[in-house]
Amino acid sequence: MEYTVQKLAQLAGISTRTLRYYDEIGILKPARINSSGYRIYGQAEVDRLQQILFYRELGVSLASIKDILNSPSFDSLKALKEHRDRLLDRKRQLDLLIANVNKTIALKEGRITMTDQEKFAGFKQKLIDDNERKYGKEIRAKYGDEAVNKANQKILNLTEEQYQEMQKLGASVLAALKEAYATGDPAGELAQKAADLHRQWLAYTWDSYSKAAHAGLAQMYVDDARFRAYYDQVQPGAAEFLRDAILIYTGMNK
Amino acid sequence: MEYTVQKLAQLAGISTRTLRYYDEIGILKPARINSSGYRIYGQAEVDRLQQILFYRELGVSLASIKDILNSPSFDSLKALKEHRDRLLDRKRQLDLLIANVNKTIALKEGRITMTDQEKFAGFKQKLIDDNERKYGKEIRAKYGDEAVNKANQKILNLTEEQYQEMQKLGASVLAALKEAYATGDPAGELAQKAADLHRQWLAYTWDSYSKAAHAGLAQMYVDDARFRAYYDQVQPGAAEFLRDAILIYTGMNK
DNA sequence: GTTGACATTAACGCTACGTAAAGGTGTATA
DNA sequence: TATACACCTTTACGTAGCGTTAATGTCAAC
Repeated sequence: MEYTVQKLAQLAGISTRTLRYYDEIGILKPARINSSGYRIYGQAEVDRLQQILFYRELGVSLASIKDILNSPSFDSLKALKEHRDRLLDRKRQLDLLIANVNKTIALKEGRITMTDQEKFAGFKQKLIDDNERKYGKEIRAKYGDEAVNKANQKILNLTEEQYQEMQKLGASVLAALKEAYATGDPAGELAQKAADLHRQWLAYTWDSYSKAAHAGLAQMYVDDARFRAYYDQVQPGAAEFLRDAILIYTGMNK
Repeated sequence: MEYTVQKLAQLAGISTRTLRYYDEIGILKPARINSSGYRIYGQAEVDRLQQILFYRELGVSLASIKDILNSPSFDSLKALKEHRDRLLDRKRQLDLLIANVNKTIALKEGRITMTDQEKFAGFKQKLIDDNERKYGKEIRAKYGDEAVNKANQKILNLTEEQYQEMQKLGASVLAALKEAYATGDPAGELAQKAADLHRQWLAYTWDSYSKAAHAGLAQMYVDDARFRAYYDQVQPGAAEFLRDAILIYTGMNK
């Protein structure tokens, strides 16, 4: 049995464009080209197409399918397992996404019915969301999920007063850092005051304080561009200055 | 506080290219352009970018984000819910995919360890997989999941002999159809024999036979391009001929 | 000979940017 | 003041897997 593009396309339930594209990228070439330039496919091509579509349904890329089909020695089992891992990653991502969308919907629905009442809860949630969005991966990698979840929970438990104190303290850290930076001395009184304010600020989110963790965080402020940007808005180099001050403050500067 | 592209990009943890792209598609325009043509962003733009990135993390397309942010009257809640539905669809798809990949891996692993023993099981599985891939949606829509699962199970329960009989019978249907088609008479003896063979062939997968279901299947052979292609490989128009023969055979031709 | 259903190649379009290339701007330093 | 260097600009191609015209050729039937 021989097939033209359209016949084969109908048989397989795909478009003729797809067949031409598969020819173009060399994943499925017709058995022959007739005198008019038409593509003619035979049984072997039908079988190969079946296989292509089978892997395609599994979400394997055409490039990978080409590898799998072209070399019989190719370890298709390994390829499939790697593919499964990627799919599982995507599933985890997707589940997270859905959870977030649900959270957002719930939040919005709440906001709509009580738009004038408890906006504050939204602010705290937003703070957490923003943090997660910007720093989530690094922080969770560094401190583990449990610590981060605890910190987020701690924020949600803050009263409005406490929350505003925390915000003020955050601003104080920046102000103190600016003053201290002008002195140029991370061991000086002003810089040590900034480091102390920073420790106090941490208390709002950290479950327990340790000098090592404090110093580690300071180092991260320097290593990660986005953290650095936050403190460098004071002055370029301020993040590094703060780190030095905290290293001295915590006695970790050896 | 004012930001150039790079400053804002660092703050937000994105690339400068992304900011220029957002400017280009009009989703985030800078507050102003300075005398040198530099983009300058202000606080309002930072806030807007936060929102953009928030929705982006939820997997919302930039076009939709634009709609959401540009018109405050836009029903963002509804948009989010629709978005969630799409995500849930993707999740179902993905779960199916993963299940299939797992099945394939298990099958391949089985094949590898007993490559010379029970290849036959693989053939039956392949038959089912191919059917599912090609006709699954239509058949399940028409007959329901339960009937299809039962049919698949029935195939898996076939002995090798039975399976080969079924294959032979399938070929007989095609051969009989070809002969009958030449007569041009769907009520003729040959055509009725083809219809009868077709009924016998169905017995291998159908749990119970009914004339109405048989006739309905025949109609689907005509209505769906891919089914039609299967029988039209005998002769163009063969699917329609078979349908007519079956309608007469089942007495549903009123 | 004309219609209509097929076939062909070439080319742009879609998403959300990454990645040069070619050139202007701003500032610190030799 | 010349230069180095980090920053900025626009333009434009590349990505995956096709969908979608557009312009044109082929084949069978009426």
